[in-house]
Amino acid sequence: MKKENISDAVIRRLPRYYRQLTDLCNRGVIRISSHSLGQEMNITASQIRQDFSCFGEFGQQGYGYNVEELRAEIGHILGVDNNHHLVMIGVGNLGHTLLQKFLFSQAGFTVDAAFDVSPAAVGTTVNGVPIYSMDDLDTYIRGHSVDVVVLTIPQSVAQDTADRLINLGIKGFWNFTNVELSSSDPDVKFENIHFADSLLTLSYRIANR
Amino acid sequence: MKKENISDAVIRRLPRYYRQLTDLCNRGVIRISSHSLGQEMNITASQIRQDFSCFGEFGQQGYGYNVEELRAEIGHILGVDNNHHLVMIGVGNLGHTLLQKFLFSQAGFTVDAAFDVSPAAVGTTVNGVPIYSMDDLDTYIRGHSVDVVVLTIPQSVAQDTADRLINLGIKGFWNFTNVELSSSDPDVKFENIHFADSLLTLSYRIANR
DNA sequence: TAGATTGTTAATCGATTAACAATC
DNA sequence: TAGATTGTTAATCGATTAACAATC
Repeated sequence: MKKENISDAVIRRLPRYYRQLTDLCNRGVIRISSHSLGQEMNITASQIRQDFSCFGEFGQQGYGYNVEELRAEIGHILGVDNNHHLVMIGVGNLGHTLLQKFLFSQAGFTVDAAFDVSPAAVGTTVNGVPIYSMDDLDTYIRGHSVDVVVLTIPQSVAQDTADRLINLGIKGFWNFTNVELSSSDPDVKFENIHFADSLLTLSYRIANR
Repeated sequence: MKKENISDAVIRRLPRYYRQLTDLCNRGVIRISSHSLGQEMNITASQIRQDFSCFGEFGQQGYGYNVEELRAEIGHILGVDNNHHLVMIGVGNLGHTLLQKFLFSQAGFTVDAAFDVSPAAVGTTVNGVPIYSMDDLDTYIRGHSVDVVVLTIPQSVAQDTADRLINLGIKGFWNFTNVELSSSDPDVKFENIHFADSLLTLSYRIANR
């Protein structure tokens, strides 16, 4: 696996491949060529072969790709079989919804704990996940292996909370606040869900059709 | 405003500019150069000037940009002053959370109605938004001007519901289902929030540090 | 075998960055 | 005026697409 110089564009296509291949699996498709996969996904066959070739040789000349095998390979590349551990900070409306509905396990994540400032929430569990006080955050992080922290907290405390967690050694943030977080350590990764940015993009597109 | 050939990359930076400029406004900053704006946002000054020049000449040599003015211009380009009308389909956990917490008005959107299949939900209101039966959807859409539909429904009914709405003339979709929606009409725009794709991207990044 | 399709190299296209004359 | 900074053109860089030999 020659994983140097993988561009952001390629990485962002991987989950889409994974999704499409899962779908093909469910539909009972055994093999697929880059050409037909491209047709289904609106991507050129060239790009698909180029993308996959960053990570290895998964196909066979004259045959194409075995769907189940390719799906497993891409899942492996994405790390779905790494059993990453995750903790949620902020169990308001959005955090609650994610705990209840989002299938973390399908992405290979286990949610071990959640933290909130509200005394009413602390001590309860949501969908089996215990909610602790923010006062216990540092102790918890020091005592457990946490790969990713979900930030579902108010904007106003976003960067401060992130800094606190970075100091505790956290390297992965799934950020739902509409704030651009940053760290001087390039090993710290931020993945943002910016609802407002997304809606504004749509606003632009419908306004400039 | 010479708005031909605006690339996707540029469009996706506009909300970030808008966010940053709003922040600068709130901090009382009056003027800013492309150079200092770039430093704050981790973007080159060249790119900033190039981006803005797609839409007009908003700066002044030797001075830079007036923050409030530039913010207004970009807001205008994004369509925040268009008062777009929006309807939500599916008021489950996530839909409910968005109605309660998301500031649609800040992006220039008014939420006029929501629709759900649950008899328990129909007839109630959430944060002032009335919830109607899915049976009344067609009649409603025909009788009102709706610019964007938010899809917060189960995956299984996503494409069918989208098709139904496209037939009714809807051109803008804010899609929260983890499904790639499509239409033969290029004027129909889809903006996706793919939670799972986002988390998988992060998974890749922390696994390949 | 003949046809299909890969992985990879080369060509093209587009986006980012650098440079600079214009000018506030 | 002199210094700063724009808008724009040219240069560079990177990503996508096309082509094709290798081979199943």
